[in-house]
Amino acid sequence: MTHGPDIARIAALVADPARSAMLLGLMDGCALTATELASLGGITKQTASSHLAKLVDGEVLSVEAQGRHRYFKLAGAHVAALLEALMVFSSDAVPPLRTGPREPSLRKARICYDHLAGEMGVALYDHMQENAWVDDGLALTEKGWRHLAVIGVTQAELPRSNRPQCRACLDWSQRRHHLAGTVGKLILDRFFALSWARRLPNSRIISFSPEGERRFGEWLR
Amino acid sequence: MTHGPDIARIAALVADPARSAMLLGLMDGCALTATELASLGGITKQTASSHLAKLVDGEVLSVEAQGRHRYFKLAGAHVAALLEALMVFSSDAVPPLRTGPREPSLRKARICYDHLAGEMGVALYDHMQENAWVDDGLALTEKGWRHLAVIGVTQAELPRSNRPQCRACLDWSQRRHHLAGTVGKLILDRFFALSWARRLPNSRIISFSPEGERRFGEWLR
DNA sequence: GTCATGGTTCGATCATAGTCGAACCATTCA
DNA sequence: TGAATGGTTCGACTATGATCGAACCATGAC
Repeated sequence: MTHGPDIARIAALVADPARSAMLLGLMDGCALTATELASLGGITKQTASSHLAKLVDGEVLSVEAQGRHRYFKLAGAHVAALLEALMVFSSDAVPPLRTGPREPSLRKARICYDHLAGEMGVALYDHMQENAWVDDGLALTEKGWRHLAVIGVTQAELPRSNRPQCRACLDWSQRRHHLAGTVGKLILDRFFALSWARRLPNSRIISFSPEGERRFGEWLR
Repeated sequence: MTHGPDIARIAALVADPARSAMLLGLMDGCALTATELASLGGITKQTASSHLAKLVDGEVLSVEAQGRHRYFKLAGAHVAALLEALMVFSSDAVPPLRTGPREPSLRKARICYDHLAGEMGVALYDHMQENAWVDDGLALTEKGWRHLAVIGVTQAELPRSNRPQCRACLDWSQRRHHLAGTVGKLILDRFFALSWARRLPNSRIISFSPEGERRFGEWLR
């Protein structure tokens, strides 16, 4: 009778199977595109578009347009907290989601959309910050470009887009940031081109060769 | 795509306005009957019955049948946690619910269904336990009946029902137990009959007269 | 410019589920 | 015993909203 907080409105946003699947897919804090989320929810992109509009309108998700992509992510920690409060009820699948991937190789290095995630991705991000390859605004410094040139990544390669050069992406297994953005993508592309690493089929695992891992370590010295 | 925890199922249970209103009404930990909850949700008792069945089936509520009444309450602390996680989203009404009633008179003494709640209700309950008016099973002792007789409550008055004589009810403002059950009702009735207290119109407040409060204190001596 | 791709809008369809009236069952009280 | 009250079941109605096909818009690549 008395109008309390409108918790039904938010609950309804989570109550749809497709939407909840998308939300669970974003629990790692990463931002995904609309089509990726559509496949997560097992629905067409039209339907996903409608769902995502609702979630953004309800301030459950936040969206960032970059080029022709739109990256969706959880609107904040309170959303993750809500999802966790809901997960308590399903006795089965309680633990695995926030503890990160089980397979060690996934923890070590995997692809996150188009850039490097996992321990090695976090190491790269940390190194770039600590050694002033990027400034406080995550823009590449003179010094940063010099070091990137060592493996063959040049400023000329940057597509003329307004997608940011560097972006921080929360790492699922590490719960720390790794490097995303166009530079993140370029670097990973170089790793592949230099045969330092390759993708395993049907998996997000990125497998570094012993030689590649050694060179990676040297590059960061 | 991958079947994670079925959070949509639980969310859907909260997603209905009538159901969420009922759940919010139970946030105080008290157990309410189906008809009370129906009025809380602003719906008929048939509809409420259907809603409540779903909530119990989903293990969001637990139910206890007593006579011709069925008392519903939250299934546990995890349910309250979920509701609170949802309330975070509604910027307006964040704080008041779990902090208890704002008006001091409501905190002091109010009616909870048919018995005394608030500070004085908790004091009564504590006193009865500490002074062995009731045993561990909350059944009245010889000594308890003697003291009740002082204010005119006699065993003969007890209706021959299987509603328990004494029941513990979690107090909203105090977050401790107060006395419910038939004896709780009988005692409050006596307070009214003795003019120790009266109900304020259109409110749950129970107003004790100075004389009544004094007598109440003496009775517990 | 053309083409491909990511996303949105619109409209029609369809299923789910909330709602209440009416009848019914169960318990309590007189 | 009958009357009153608390609660459930059943059936019919209705509204909401999820879904997808088709068309459309915007961006980026060539």
